[in-house]
Amino acid sequence: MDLNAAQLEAVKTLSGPLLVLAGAGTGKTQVVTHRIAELIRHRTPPGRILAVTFTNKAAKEMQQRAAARLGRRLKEKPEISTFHSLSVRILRRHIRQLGYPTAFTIYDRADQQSVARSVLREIKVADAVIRPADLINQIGRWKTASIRPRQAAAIAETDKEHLAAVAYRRYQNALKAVGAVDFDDLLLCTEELFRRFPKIRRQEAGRFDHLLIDEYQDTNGSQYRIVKALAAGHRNLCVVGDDDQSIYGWRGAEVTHILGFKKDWPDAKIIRLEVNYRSTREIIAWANRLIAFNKLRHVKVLRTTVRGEKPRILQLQDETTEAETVVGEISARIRTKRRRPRDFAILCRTNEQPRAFEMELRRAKIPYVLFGGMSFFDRKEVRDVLAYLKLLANPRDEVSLLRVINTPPRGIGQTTVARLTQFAVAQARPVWDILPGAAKHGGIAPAATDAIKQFQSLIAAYRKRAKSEPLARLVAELIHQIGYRNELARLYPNPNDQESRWASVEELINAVGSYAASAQRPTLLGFLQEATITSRDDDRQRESQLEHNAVALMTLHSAKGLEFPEVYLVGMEEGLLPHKRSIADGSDVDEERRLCYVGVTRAQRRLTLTLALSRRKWGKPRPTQPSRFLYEITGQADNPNYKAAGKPKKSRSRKRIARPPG
DNA sequence: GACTCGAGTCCCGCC
DNA sequence: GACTCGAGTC
Repeated sequence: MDLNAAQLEAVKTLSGPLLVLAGAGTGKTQVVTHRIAELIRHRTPPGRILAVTFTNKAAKEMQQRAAARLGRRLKEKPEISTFHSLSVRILRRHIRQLGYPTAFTIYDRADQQSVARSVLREIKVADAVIRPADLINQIGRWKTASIRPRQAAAIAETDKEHLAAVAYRRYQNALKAVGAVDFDDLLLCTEELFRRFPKIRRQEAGRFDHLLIDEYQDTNGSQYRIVKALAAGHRNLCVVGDDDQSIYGWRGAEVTHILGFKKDWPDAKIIRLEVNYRSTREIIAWANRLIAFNKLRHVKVLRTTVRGEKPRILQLQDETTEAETVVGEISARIRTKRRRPRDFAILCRTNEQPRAFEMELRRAKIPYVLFGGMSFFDRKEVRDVLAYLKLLANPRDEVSLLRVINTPPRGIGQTTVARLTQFAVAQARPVWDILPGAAKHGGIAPAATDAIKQFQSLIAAYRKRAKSEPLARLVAELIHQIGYRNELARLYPNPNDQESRWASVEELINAVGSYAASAQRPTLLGFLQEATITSRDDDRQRESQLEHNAVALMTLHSAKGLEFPEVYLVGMEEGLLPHKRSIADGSDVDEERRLCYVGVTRAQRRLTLTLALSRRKWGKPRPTQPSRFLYEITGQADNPNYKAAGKPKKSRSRKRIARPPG
């Protein structure tokens, strides 16, 4: 594709701060890859270029595109990664400065949950008062705002906030005690490292001469400060993003970062990309009309030339009819319009919605791939094996220890485990450390004592071997020795279940193998760190399926950055989109509107919005209201932003989408 | 103390 | 519909 004037300017502006405000489908990715190529053509050593993307998938894609543009001649590659993998790499070098062991474990959401649960139990807070998931979200918000436990306690107002602050302190201590960091800590620690040790900041920043940040609208506080710290010296910072697509406010992303870029970098050049190469005029018209309802934004109006059919709104009876209708249409269009399954996407607001569509797709025998939801690394059997590996890498990892100490059952029952944790808490030592002397503490049956001894020497033996032996073989042997296959057989009498579970275990062993083959200095911990930060979107199986040919079934959040010829945006109802939690929280309907905007702008040729007049919720069918966005997008609602500017009023009629009588 | 039973609550999104 | 929690029962 030839670049237009604006794109060309963005590619050729090689020094100084630059903000590229790129609307949806305006060739943002091309600009970034062309720019990397241009920098290298102007004799920037590739290794001195750092590009940061939002997901690992995006990073991988950009790596491929950059490689394609540059040819394979380069010895060095530009560094293209996410904030999280960048942080892991920095922390591997310096985390000791912050009082952590160099061998740090990364806790994912499930690990966080179990820490949160035990913390809440310790301070005797019932689930009804603070749910573990809510506590984690709250801690996450504090962390991305750089608020430490002590400050959290100081600013807490309600009883609930005070409790959460207490839990936060204990949670953080628990993590630190076992040498674990969570996702937010990765960024927070990096930020802290740069703040407290200017020499380290200079050293890390000095590794690059050019910094590119993609999806800048979704940077949170920590990321924002890391970017500043890395770019302060050379000032060659290019950020690319679209404030209209900022959809991660709930995890600390702030649109103000992109809106206020010029304030941080007064000499910044701003380039707008507004020519859309993706969608038809009709789709863009709807997108423009919808997003104009948001108040706080850089005004952009997407332009495009391709004409197509008008987007449609389908009102269906309930969620089953919705799924039947959508899948029926897809099926018909594959037969009669020579479309392929991969040309379609069904986009949902929540992870629960796809269920009905999955059933229909299966019935219609249309291949599909479900994104989000349960990932490979969420499966019980995978988590079990991973917990063993985590324990080998770091025996103080309490969450993993407690998970595997009696999996498969080896005679260390609940009572014994409870006693062990009591001893450990009483002595303020990790459970692992008190295992050898467990017998002395009394209250533990002789049989259990033996089992503990055996378990302990098993882990110790493999721990030793992990330092020298090939990892994949070691893991396979460990799984064999603990009799995990028999355990699966015991738990899942159905041979199909058994087979598929065992297949995941084997896939995990393969993953260890391919990691060991590709890493420079493979270690168990390295594998685990990588697996944790790439688990969600690095699912090779899904990728290949999609490439192969399947309907994409996913949430709006995971659809960011993707495009499809035909898009079904389903569940256009009040409470779902906008989601009821965002309505209840007050202000954040604008983010829901951006989410809807992201969905609409994924469509290249054909867009269908659907709503169900009744939807089953918690077992019972309940009547629904059409989403306010439907009125806005079709011009049936007043836009207060236009009214202020004296634009003509739109029709106020709501009849076109109103519920039919009866 | 173990049990049943009904009421009340619940899962939004993810690197 | 699935789960938890507390009151009530044995």
